[in-house]
Amino acid sequence: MAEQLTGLADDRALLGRTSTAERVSDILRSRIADGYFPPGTRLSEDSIGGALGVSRNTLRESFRLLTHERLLVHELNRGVFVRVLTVEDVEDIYRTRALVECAVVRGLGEPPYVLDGLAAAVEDGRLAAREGDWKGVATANIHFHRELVALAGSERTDELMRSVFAELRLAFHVVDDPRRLHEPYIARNAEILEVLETGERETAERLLAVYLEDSLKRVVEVYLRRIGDEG
Amino acid sequence: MAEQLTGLADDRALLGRTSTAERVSDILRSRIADGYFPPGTRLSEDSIGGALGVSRNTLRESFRLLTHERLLVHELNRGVFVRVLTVEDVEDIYRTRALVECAVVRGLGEPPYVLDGLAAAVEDGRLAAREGDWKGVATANIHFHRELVALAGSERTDELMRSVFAELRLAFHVVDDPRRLHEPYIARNAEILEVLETGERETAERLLAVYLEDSLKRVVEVYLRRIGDEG
DNA sequence: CTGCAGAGGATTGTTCAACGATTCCTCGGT
DNA sequence: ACCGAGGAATCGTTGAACAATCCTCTGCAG
Repeated sequence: MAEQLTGLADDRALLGRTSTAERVSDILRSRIADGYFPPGTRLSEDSIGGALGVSRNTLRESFRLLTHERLLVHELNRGVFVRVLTVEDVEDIYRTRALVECAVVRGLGEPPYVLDGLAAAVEDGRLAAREGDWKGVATANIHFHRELVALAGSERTDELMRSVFAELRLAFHVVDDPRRLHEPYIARNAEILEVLETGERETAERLLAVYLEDSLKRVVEVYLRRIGDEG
Repeated sequence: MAEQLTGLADDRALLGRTSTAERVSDILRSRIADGYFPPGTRLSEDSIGGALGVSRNTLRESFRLLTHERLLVHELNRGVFVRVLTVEDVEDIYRTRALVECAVVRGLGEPPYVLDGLAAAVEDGRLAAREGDWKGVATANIHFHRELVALAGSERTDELMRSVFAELRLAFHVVDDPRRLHEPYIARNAEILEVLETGERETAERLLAVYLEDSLKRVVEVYLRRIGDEG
């Protein structure tokens, strides 16, 4: 925990504008997304508040924000911890993804569609893969699916799914072979993009559904193995 | 012993609810739902905290909760206000509803389905209508659609939609003829229930889509007229 | 050596008071 | 009627205090 705190102190410079609690949330959120605070880590009010130079009240407000986002869990009188997803959580995340993402594709109007965001995400994934940056590939994959949801043009749906994807990241952090988990989907994302460019919604929806089933299966498999190791 | 423990574990959710902030949230939420605090009302930390006898910190936590539910909006250094929905908000709510609710119906497995919750909601609506309790009818209608979403069996989807339905209630508060707005849908809910009982998913999905279109049209119409009156 | 009870320290839960910062509102001047 | 200055009101943040709870370590008995 010691080197994590010294690292955190570097972020102190970022505390400049807007609400302090929100800025602290932003910092912690990205630290969690990066895996800097792995799932299960306990976030002590004292040490983090000290490292960031904010009061306990402000820090607790940040914790509440992130707890609402499901990134932290709060245990009474024990503090907050980076969420550890259960297999059931992962399954529910994919259930929600399948429901919403497939519905988005299904609900697309007549082609052509504005697919720039999707194309950019695919390209990002390829670049990251070329450099062996598997965490970057994971980010690009998530980006792809966020862009996909964005095609629905619904602010609320976007936000709903944003938090679901943030949760999904938590699951990715417990795997030790990110390449095997993320690489295969670069090509499948590209395939979905191609099909959408031709305007074949139904094919895209079917591809997406199978994609999500496969991905869930893979993640759960790795997840169970990983949990088994620790037990 | 094992089943006793799992039974106990279910009650843990209730134990965590003893927080003062949550109770305050419950009070404020129902006040807002009742229209006691109409949209646009500013909730002062001082006066509400004083009236309820809780500290500012606790109250701010409650505000945070309700802000996350989109019932309140927070403006830096200005305080929190009961949300005022724009027509765009209403349209986006219905867009999300159509996306998710239709996807839920579409994604149902093979019949028969467990439709007790839906049937109860329909019955509640009829009872309320018989007594001329149009606010009760609105509540029953919302209840019907929450039960519909629950058929997907996804905790996350349920929660996502719960906040969308809470927002929808805000829209209902600006209308002055609740009967005209809510009564027609009792029969249509019953119709959807009937079709689901026969297992015809596709018919139900189509009915639901048209239902939502009609409902949106009606709400927007009333909404625009209402806003026009005030301008 | 193991198991258990209890003391003590550490951490969180909650409230309060204070001060700076920002916004709102009023008042006076042009 | 317009506009800026300044005071009032409110929010944002901090620090402190005290209670409640949890964790750890010690000492004792078996």
